[in-house]
Amino acid sequence: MAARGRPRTFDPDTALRKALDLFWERGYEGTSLNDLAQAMGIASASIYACFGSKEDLFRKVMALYGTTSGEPPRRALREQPTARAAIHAMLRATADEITRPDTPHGCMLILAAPTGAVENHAVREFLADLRHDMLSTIKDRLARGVTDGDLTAPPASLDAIARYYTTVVQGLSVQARDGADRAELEAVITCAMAAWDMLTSAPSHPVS
Amino acid sequence: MAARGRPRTFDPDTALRKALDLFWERGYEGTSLNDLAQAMGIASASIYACFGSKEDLFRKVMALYGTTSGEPPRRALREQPTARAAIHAMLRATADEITRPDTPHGCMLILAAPTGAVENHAVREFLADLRHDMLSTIKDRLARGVTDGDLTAPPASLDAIARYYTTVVQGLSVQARDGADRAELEAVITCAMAAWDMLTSAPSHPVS
DNA sequence: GGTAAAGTTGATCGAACGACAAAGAAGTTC
DNA sequence: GAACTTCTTTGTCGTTCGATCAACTTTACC
Repeated sequence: MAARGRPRTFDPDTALRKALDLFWERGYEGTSLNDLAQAMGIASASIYACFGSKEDLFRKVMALYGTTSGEPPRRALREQPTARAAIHAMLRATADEITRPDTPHGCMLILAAPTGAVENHAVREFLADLRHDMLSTIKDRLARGVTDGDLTAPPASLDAIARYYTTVVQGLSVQARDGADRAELEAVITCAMAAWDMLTSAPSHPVS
Repeated sequence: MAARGRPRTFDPDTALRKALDLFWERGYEGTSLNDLAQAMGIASASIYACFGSKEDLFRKVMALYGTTSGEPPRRALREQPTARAAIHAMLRATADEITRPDTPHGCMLILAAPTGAVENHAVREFLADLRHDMLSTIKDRLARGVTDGDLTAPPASLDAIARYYTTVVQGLSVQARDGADRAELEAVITCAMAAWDMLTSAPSHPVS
């Protein structure tokens, strides 16, 4: 780490956090470099020098997002003892994160760029891949439940259940962005969990 | 309808349909007037003369969307004999519409502008209002089920159930945009409907 | 202190944005 | 066919987009 030359006067992590809040609120295309430069307190040229292009900056922002807002739901999946508790805790942790008073509502992964101009196709695909990872993570957790013995669903339906709870998470984000509060999301989660026993203990109701 | 003057050489309905497909695919901000003019086969000045501003055009497009793609799910809610059948048919009609091979995947109402630049706030609020109408329509259908006698849920939980199925619809749109096919959405719908009996016939499981 | 390295500033690039004005073209009514 | 109305084309308005360059400043190393 050669410390030659003039050190930068701003803290990259702090600036990245400011960029995160802006991208979260307005989405990828809705946030201009002028907006970013103003919020980060530096000139656009400094953004390019430190972070690369707008797309590079966005990818770094998403990495920060994953290690901050994305961590509680992932930890819930990881640490809860049973698959059912893991899914339930993951949904509640998600609801917590997407209705915090100090950040924009809704999940950035879902809201930042579901559609957009053709020239930003790479960004959309990047986010779509991350969403697919979410599905895989949930699926893996269900499979672990089968291994651990706390879940006895037929393997064929694990895909369906995983996709179902992924769908709920994604729907919750739209709800949060539209103004639903934490209690309303909790009620939705209760409904979503009501399906669990039906899906995992009633062989007379095949799901796929 | 005075037919004075030169009649226009393009069909507004056909042009509106072209605009719909483009807005659907790329979202509001992701679609430029150049894109629209090219797809509609007319100059941008003709767009302004016939439809007003870009925002006016988008609102007209959304009206067309509501009477075309939005109609099957609404009709399902209206015409099915019981609340349960209505919700189930609505979900399936939605899945049909958002995975059609001849249109973009996912619901335009949800994907076109969940986030965006501050200057397009009015458009986002316009769409948010339409999404709220979706919730209200579902809630009304559940209330009708209570009136008709085919649904015995306590009134307090009707809000939660309506919001739950609204959440599922919105999640399905993200799934469809991410490439999930009709069969995968059907599996999700089966999971979502598995919660129904739990929510409407088990007073030991309050949902709100 | 001299010099090299890195950061910041301010100006500016070409392109695209939404929007509109003017003028010509094409039709209808009298 | 004359007068009038409306549409379409062409061009361009001012702005903003993402991105970059040259000049200046500030620091570290020798």
